[in-house]
Amino acid sequence: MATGRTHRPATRSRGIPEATVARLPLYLRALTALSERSVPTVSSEELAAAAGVNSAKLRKDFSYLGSYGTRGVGYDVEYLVYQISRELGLTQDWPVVIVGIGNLGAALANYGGFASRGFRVAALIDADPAMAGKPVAGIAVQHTDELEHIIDDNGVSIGVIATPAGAAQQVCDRLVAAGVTSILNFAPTVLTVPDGVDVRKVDLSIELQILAFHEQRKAGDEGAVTAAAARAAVDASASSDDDRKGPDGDVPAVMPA
Amino acid sequence: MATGRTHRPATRSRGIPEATVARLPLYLRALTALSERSVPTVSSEELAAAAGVNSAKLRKDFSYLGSYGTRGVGYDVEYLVYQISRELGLTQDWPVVIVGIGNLGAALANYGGFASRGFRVAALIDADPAMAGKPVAGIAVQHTDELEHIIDDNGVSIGVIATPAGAAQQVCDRLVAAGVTSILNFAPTVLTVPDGVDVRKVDLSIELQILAFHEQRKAGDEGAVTAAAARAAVDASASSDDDRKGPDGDVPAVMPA
DNA sequence: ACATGTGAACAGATTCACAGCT
DNA sequence: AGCTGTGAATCTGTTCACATGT
Repeated sequence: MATGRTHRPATRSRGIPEATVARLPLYLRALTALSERSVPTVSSEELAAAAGVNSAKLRKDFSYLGSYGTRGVGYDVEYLVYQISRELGLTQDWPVVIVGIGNLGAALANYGGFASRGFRVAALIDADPAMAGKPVAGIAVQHTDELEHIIDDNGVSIGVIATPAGAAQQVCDRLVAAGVTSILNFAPTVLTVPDGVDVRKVDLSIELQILAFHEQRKAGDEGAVTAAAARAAVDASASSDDDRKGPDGDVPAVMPA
Repeated sequence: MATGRTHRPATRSRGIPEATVARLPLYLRALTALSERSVPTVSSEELAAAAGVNSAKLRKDFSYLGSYGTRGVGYDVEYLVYQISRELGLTQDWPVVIVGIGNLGAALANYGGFASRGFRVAALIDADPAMAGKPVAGIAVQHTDELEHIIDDNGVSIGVIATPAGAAQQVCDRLVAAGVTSILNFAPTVLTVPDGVDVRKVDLSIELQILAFHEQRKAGDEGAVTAAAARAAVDASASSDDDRKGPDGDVPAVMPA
């Protein structure tokens, strides 16, 4: 599909690599913490440690944004917070709607990380008429019938889908038709959207499955591990290999022989 | 680099690329859906479409697992479900604990995608004494004091952290000390863990920030701008959001001394 | 005839290592 | 002296295109 229009997977305009974009929020979080502690400057080494990446990567990432550091000194925390915020588009207000106010939707509505970063929950929407009017996180839930209306009134361009899988595509279609161009999908389904609409997905069980994969590998190894791991190993008995570790993916070059 | 070629990876190939591992759950989900519809075989093309990837990538991914397809025909759905499940370690039972039973913890406890994939919620743990004994998703919440005990008794090696950021590292330390070797972290903090412990993290606001980044680009980009995007763009124009640091640049105003 | 499986080419991301500025 | 910023080298992942096998 999508013949004709320029293939634009995301990393075009100013050419900031996608991998870098994905780390900017991480840096921003670390910087915000430093800012709250009134730390005036940081070196790439310190900031990298706080963000859980290595310093070369961090410097390279920042180099795509511009030259915001001072050689021999480091980075000015406040200044960098501003630059990254601006780059991410967080200096403006983003009204978002959350569709599907079950456990997860409610958790998202209550999540403090949104409000503190320029995201404003414009509305909570649920298909259950019994939910309508009920306050969640201080906001009255509205019925799905109002969806188009809400999006239009609030100029919403970002939607969050927290419905059951079966309803997700339908909700997605309505969001898109109403003008939403970015969707964060928590439902375990592949959403089909027209060109120009961005979808990111978070699948909770996928993350666990990836952990299980690595966990399984660990099991084959020596017995100096903990009792719990040893117990788990009884069932696994499959492979033997090193493992990769590390917060966030460091990459020890391990090659099987 | 080791020896030149290592074809013939027999049954259990080592060194499955991380990117491939991350997609296996996706294939598994698509295959499970096909299986439920009693579809006997799929081509790489069909399965790739269902999983939202391209077929070359899928075939390459599967090639790391072994030769499970039939040329000229495709893949046997049931067989592939089994092979991927086994590779991911989902043919065994994984007891997990969820720590921090707030909105998110409760959502996770209720999440059906776990149970259906070999994950069993062994316990829900919260620091609030008032929560103790309260049933969530049919399981009585237990107090943090019991943590070590629970992990030991159930042979838990995977822990899920859904606590506030401030408590996460402490909980993490206790989990690790008690024998947990894989952690799924929902708290917006970088966790420090010893070697051999795997951490994956899910930060809800990070995903939104990445969407905002791309959304911001769309607004300036014109083309097929939707009504909503246009509206958002109006908002954005308050501060000129388009400047570049590139050639001959503008120079940002704020520079501290 | 047809779809898999895979070398080879390509693209993207990470790390190295050091030049260049403060 | 110290730390940033960045080309170059390396590593990882993706796509191409076709030989291979049923």
